[in-house]
Parts: sequence; structure tokens; C-alpha cells
Amino acid sequence: MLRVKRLRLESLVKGDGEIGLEEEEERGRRSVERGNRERGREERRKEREELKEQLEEARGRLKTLQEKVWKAFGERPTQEERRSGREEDGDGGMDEEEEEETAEGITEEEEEGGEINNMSLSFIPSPPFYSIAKQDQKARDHGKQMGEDKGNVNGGGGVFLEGVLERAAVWMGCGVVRGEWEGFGGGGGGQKFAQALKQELGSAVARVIDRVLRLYTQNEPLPPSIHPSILSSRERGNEGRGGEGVWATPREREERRGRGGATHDQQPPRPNGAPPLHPHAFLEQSEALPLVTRRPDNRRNTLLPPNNHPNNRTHNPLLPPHPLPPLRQPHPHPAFLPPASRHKDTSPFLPPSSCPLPLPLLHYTMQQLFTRSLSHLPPLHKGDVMNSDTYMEGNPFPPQHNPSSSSSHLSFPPLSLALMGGLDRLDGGMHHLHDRDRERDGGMRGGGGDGGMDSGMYLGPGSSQEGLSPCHLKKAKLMFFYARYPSSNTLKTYFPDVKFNRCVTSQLIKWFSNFREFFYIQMERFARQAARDGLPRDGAPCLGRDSREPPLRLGRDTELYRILNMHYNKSNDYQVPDRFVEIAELALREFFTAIQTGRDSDPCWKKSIYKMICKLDSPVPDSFRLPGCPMG
DNA sequence: GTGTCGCCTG
DNA sequence: CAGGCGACAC
Repeated sequence: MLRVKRLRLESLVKGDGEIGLEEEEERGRRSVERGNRERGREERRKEREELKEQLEEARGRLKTLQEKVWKAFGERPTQEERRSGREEDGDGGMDEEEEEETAEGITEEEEEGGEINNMSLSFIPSPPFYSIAKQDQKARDHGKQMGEDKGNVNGGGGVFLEGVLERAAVWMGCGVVRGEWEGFGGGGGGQKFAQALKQELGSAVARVIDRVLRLYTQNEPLPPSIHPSILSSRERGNEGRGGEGVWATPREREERRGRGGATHDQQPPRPNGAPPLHPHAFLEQSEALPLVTRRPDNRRNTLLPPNNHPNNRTHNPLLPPHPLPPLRQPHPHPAFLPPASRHKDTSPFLPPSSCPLPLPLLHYTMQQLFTRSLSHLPPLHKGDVMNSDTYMEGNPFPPQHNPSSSSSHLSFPPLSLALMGGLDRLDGGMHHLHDRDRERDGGMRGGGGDGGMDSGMYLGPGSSQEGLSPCHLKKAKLMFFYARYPSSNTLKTYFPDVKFNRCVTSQLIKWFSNFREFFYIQMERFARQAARDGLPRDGAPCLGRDSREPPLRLGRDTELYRILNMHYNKSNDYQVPDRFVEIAELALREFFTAIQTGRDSDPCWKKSIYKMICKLDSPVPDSFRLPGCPMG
């Protein structure tokens, strides 16, 4: 850059002379001009010498200062540090006059066409930028070029973190963060600085990942998906765009756009119809979709026992496994074994100590990034964990592995956690669980549906994690059987292995809100269906197993029960409490009655039902107080 | 201002 | 399941 600046300066100086020469030739005053040029050359030479002297003097002062610093810190800096020190001196050591001078210089640059400003925004200035700009500006002020001090020419390399700090210092030195930018007609200097710093930190984090992954892969070359397209994208020219990269989190985007703004970078969900990447994915998909969504809604016998339902025979997970139609059975897989067999190696209720590879629920972007990245990585060590497909679907341990015997993975969790924390701090308190903590659908897809992905999601014994894991989600769903409206304190009581903060609490509350929403939707749906289809002349509909049962009973063999069980207890390892069945029945009747009596025309007709449900929370069993999922 | 809720959307 | 939003209570 220095070279470019010099060339420009040279051409400027040279150009001025040439233009003047042409004019003089036109006016026939060559001899006079020749004399002027001679005098000008002499003056410039003198000024150059003066400038040189000033520079040498400044260098001497700087050297003295540096010596003092070295003494104070007891060691001599490396060559790079010396350069940084020189720049820091420019920042912290210069007097007000010099500072003003620099500011004026930038102002002039700005007025001349915003060169400095544009450069600053088009890429992050490397450490020597400040000194170069300053010197260059001085030279310009004197109408000359500096002509030396190539020692300051620096490729701007260096270790990334140092680079970030140095560049941040450069920005500080430019006075941008002190609001001086406004004085330059730029406006919003603080924001620019923050953006630049953010970009730099993001880039640094990407490089950290790159580096760590390299270490983990024992110097094996990274696959293209990691290095070029994800981790190093910024380094390939994205620095100056100020756009939102892979590191942008929803909270960050929210904060960025402000309330009411638009955001167009929704997280890419897994494309509908995309083929399952792993048998577990098939398991998740096939089990997660409520069967009721696959058939018309207006059939009779909504709550008939599954055995009586023509479509349920082959899909009911509560029945012994049946052969599935070819299209739905692409893999012979443990998913279709009885639950006990299915979880033989991946027990969903393993206590934290049995699950050595934690994968907190990262925010979607992070999780997807990790998933993508790691899915392309070879195993950390031969025969070790991190099979890509199992990771993709949230189950870090292929059934054939015994993760507890592995050691190399033990150091991986801190990476993800550290990155989460780091990005959180980077975003200054954004979304977590994801981000700060928070942080995604993709999170769940990548880390946790219940089926088969609930194992190995805890930290080691005695530890707590900031984020929530798929296993926590599973536990929350089971808790829903007892508490539809758990308080924050209740949540804290029953998630002792979670380090609570505002966002984690909000996340858990949001989960229960989602659970309720699903619950109410099913209640209303089945109530409407019963009201529409199942109301005999003699009064109450017979929706249970048979006509001997009371009307609107929610038997354990009804479709509604199956759907609820599927949603909150997918792996079917926990017995649905009778109390929950009663409550669901009650809710069903309330919805039914409201619909029957036409109260549903009131916009607030559900409120009373919600209020009633709210009062039916039961004490959560003590087994939920323990870390991990309760045995049911 | 903050937390929580339900509703809506994807 | 997450995110956005408005409403509401404190």
C-alpha cells in the first residue's frame, strides 16, 4: 500500500510539474519557468531535509520511549512488536498538536475524495496503515514524498489475534472511536469502527477454527467446504463488505436491523424432501411427523384406537414394528427395532457422566456451521468419534462406538463452548443458547430430535453448561407431562446441570410455550373433529375404544394419545402419567364444549381453557431434579 | 424497561 | 422448533 501511495504521490508531484510545463510552453515562458523550477527544487530539497531531521528526532524519542517500555516489561519485543510499538506511540504518545495534525490530514484526504475513508471502509487497515497515512500526509502537506523509511513497510501479516488488536488499535489511533469521525464529515464513526472490529473478530474466529481443526486433523488438509467457503471467506475479500456472514446470529441480525426492520437472510432450513443423510434422519422424519398430518383431517373415528384405523396399522410406534412400504423403509435400521434395542448403544437417559461429548444447542448458524464443517472432516483419530453422519443428525456416537473409551474427543467440547462464548461476547449479548447461549430448528435437526439424538449431549459430571442440549429438550418435554406452565424457579430446580442466564431461561420458557401451543392445537383439532364427526344423536360422542367408555375419553390407544406421546415422549421411554391423560381429556372436553356451544366465536374463547389448564400443573417428580433425563 | 404470554409465520 | 410481534403485567 505504501508503494501505491508513493506512486500516486510521485505521479502527483510529477504531474503537477508536467502540467505547469505544458502551460508555460503554450505561453512561451520556458526560461522563466525553468528558473522557477530550479528554485522550487531547491526549496523542496530543503524541506525534505528538514522533514528528515524531524523524522530522525521523532525516531530518537520513540526509541528512547521504547527502551523504557522494554525495561519496564523486562524483555525486548520481537520485530513485529517493535513496529506495533511504533504505531502505539503514534497513538498514545503523540501530543495534541500532532493528533490534530493527523485529524486534519484525514480531513483533507476526505475532502480530496475520501481516499482514506474509502480505503478504511473497503478493507481493514493493516497495522502500518496509520503510520503510512500519517507520513504520507506529512509528505503531502509539504508537497513532497517521504522517500524513505521502508522499514515501516509491513505486509500486515502477523498472528491473527495480534492482528486484530493491532488493527483495532489503528482504528483507535485514527480517532474514529472517539467520535472524531463526525468532525471529518463521515458520521457514524463508532459504528464503522464497531463493524470493522466485528468483522476482524469474526475473521479471527474463523481462523481460530481453521487452526484448531487443522490441529485436530493432524495437519490433514481441510476440505474445501471448511477452508475456502466458510472459514476463510472473509480473508478472500469479504472484509470490507460489512455484510452478514456465517457468523451472523438471529439476535445479531435482530439488533442490527432494529425493531421493525427487514431481514432477508433467514436461516436456510433443510430443504423439504431432501433425502435423509443418515438412518437417524429417517427415523427422525418418520417419527416426528404426526400421522394425522399425512391424511385428510375430516375422517371419522378420529380418536378410534390405532388398531382400528386403516392408516395407523403400519405407523403406530406403540405397536410392534411392522414392515413398512418400500418407500418408507429404505434402510434396515435400529429405528424400527423395539425401543430397548434401539437405544442399546445410545441410551437417551444416560447421565451426563456417560455422555462425554457434549453438543450444546448452538444457535442455528453456529450449529450448522459446525455440522457442515465437521461432517466433512475425517475422524479426529482413526476409530474415534465424529462420524459425520451421526454428527449431522445429532447423535455423536455411532452404535458401534463406545465413546467412553475415547480420549481425543474430550478436548473438543471446550472448543464449541468457547466459540459460543466468544461469539456471544462478540455480539455483545445477543441471542444465545444459541448465540450467547442460544442459540435452532436446525439446531434441533442437527442436534436433537428426540429419536436417537438425545444421547451424549451433556457435559461431564458436576459440570454445567450455558446452552441447552437436545437432552434438555427431551427432559423439558417430559416435564410438560407434569407442568404446563413451569416457573423460572421450577426450571432452575429441575435443570441443575444448566447454567442459567436470561437467555437460557427464556429458551426454556419458549420451549414450554411451544409445547403448550402444540398441545392446544391438538386438543382443538380433535375437539373440532369430534364435534363435526363424532356426535351421536343421543348426546356425547363415543370416541374412545368403544361405546362403553365415557365420551371424549383419551384412552392410551387413541390417536390423540399417540400423537401427544409421540411429541413429548418420542422415544417412548417414559410412561405418560395418568394425570396428564386426565388433563388432556379435560382440555379436550373443554374445547369440545366450547365448540359445541358456539363459544369459539369469541376471539378470546380459548383464554378460559388456558386458565384452567394453567391451574392443573402437578409437582414434578424428584427424579427430574437429577441431571440427565429421568427414567420413566 | 423487563418478562411472559399467545399468535403467527417459516 | 425458532423468531418476530403485540399485548399485558409488574
